[in-house]
Amino acid sequence: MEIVDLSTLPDSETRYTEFLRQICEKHDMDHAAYAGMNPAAGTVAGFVTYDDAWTEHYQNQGLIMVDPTIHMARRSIAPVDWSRLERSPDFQRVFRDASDFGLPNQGVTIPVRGPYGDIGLLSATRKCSKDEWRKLFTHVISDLQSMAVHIHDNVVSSDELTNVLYHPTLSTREAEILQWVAAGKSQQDIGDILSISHRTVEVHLRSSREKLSALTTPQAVGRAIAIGLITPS
Amino acid sequence: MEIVDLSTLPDSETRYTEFLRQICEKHDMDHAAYAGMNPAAGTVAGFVTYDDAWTEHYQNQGLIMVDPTIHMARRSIAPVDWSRLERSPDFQRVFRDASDFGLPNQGVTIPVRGPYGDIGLLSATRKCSKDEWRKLFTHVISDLQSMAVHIHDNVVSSDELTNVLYHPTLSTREAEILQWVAAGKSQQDIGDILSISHRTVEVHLRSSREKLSALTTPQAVGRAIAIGLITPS
DNA sequence: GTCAAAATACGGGAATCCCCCAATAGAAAA
DNA sequence: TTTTCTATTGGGGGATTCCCGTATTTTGAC
Repeated sequence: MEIVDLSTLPDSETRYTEFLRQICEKHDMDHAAYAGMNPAAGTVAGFVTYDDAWTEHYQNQGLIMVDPTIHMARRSIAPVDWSRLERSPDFQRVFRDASDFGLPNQGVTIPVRGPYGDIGLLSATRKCSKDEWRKLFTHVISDLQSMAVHIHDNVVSSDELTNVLYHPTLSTREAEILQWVAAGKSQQDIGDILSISHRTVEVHLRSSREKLSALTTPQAVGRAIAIGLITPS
Repeated sequence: MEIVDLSTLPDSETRYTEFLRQICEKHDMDHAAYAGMNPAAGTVAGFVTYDDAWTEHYQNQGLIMVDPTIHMARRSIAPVDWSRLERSPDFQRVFRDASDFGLPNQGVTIPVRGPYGDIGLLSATRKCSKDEWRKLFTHVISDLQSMAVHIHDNVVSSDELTNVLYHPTLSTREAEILQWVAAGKSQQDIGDILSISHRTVEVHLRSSREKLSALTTPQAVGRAIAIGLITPS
């Protein structure tokens, strides 16, 4: 059981879709889907093996806003088995629609998070009975988790837009000062700590804001944390 | 190959250590270690199968600050094979010490992140040749990833301190206003947007700071983002 | 080697935020 | 029903931040 190394494949959207198809074949799944988001960069990437009809319907109806699989997985550490969502009212909405399009009723969504606030969701589905699903699930879940990490790692690494926004490098002093701001210190405090004028502290903060394209210091702190330039405290 | 359900075991530190031992047995590893951190809450949890001698040395020497496995894994999405770190100067420092204590030289560290900025690192080590390690690695990595998710999920769920700090619930208005602050708006702007007085905006911000135990608004924004109450923008 | 750009440092003055206070109305909990 | 919590608005004044300008040092590119 070898893991396909995504980074060796030609760089394009199709390779990810192809990768999803391979997952389906390997694990007896009907469909697979990946969605990656980077809140800080505001980027979203998605690859699916679904028919275009369902994809369009899903987008047109804005089902992403109510899809309980996404809601749950975004807040979970462990994989989310869709059968645990059946009581959700939104579940009815989305899955009745999906059923109309002939889509499977059993599935799982696996969340994967990166260090910069980015999150990827890998879903795999299959039309079968609950018992069948349970067996299949326990059998393939750990490999699916591995695949989820693999695809998210590759998407994030190859996403040029993300990479650009990943590296608004702050100077040593700027990062240092922003870190103190995130720790709740005032400019005067920081000046005392670093033995420089609070005026100077403000200058570094200003250039930090500019580099992060932030209008205010709170926004700059939020972005810096989201992209890993500083840590919350 | 059944996954031990940690949540059914008695609640104590020993069950995690025992779980690590089971992982070692199952996958032919010499040692395993887990470290969980919650930057926002400032909590750290650790469980190891190492001897006390090494654990003490590690802490006394402050090796956690230079340990390249931790540095890398904290910034990685995928598992980090220690053999990829051999060129790091810090690697020499830590691994020479480890070798003196008779510890293995091959290993892997797997990062797992939760939705609230929390991160868990599961490491597994074995004394063997590079070739042996490579075989073992590819064979067990996906199950180890599964285990890493399992243990981190359980630690986070059962960590009462974390749970308390996980739920400084902001009211709708507070979260709404803090979100606008994170988006770079001034108090006056937000008042105009929400059609309320900028005084009111300031009151909500103050109570947000109190609930988050933050000294300043930038700190509050940082924490709110770190624990998932708002999203960066 | 020179020159431009960035990093670092400091100050004045205006704008903003933050803290103290008080007060009303509605909703939820006791 | 009473009490508590939330949401709302307001004033005054000190503290802080932010925008303007200037200057020295360091870095990097040609």
